Amino acid sequence: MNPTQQKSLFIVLAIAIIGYFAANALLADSSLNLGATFSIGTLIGGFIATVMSASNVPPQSDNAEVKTKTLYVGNLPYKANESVVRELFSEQGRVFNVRLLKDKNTGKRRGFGFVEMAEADADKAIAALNEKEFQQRTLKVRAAKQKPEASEEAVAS
DNA sequence: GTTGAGCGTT
Repeated sequence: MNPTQQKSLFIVLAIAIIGYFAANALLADSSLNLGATFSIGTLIGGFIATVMSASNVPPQSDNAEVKTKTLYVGNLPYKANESVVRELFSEQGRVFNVRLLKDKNTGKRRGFGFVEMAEADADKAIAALNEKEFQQRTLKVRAAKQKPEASEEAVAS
């Protein structure tokens, strides 16, 4: 669950609570008990939240259109940080995420990491940055092994 | 403070 979804869930819950109080005030004179009032309020709040989220969709919340690909980056200099790697790969395309692996105990960098990019940009980045000299080190850029999702990529030969 | 082939964390 990403932060955008968490925010949406929070908004839904908040409006549901508001809907509860609204129904409680509107139905104060009725003969409905507390449980029925809460249920109606939740339904009203959920309906309002659904309508709002359907008409208030941020354009940056939907990246499902873009297929991302994770790249393995090895032979990095120990002095390299995430910002440098991000900017280096940003020259070849949009970078969605950069993770440089550090040792859990010592916190020192292990000299390799993973870069998540769009699929087309990822292939271009591999061709452009693999075996590329970077701070007197020869980078090794490949497609990451661990598959994010099993797809229909059949090995053609 | 060190090292140098490799595929991992919210």
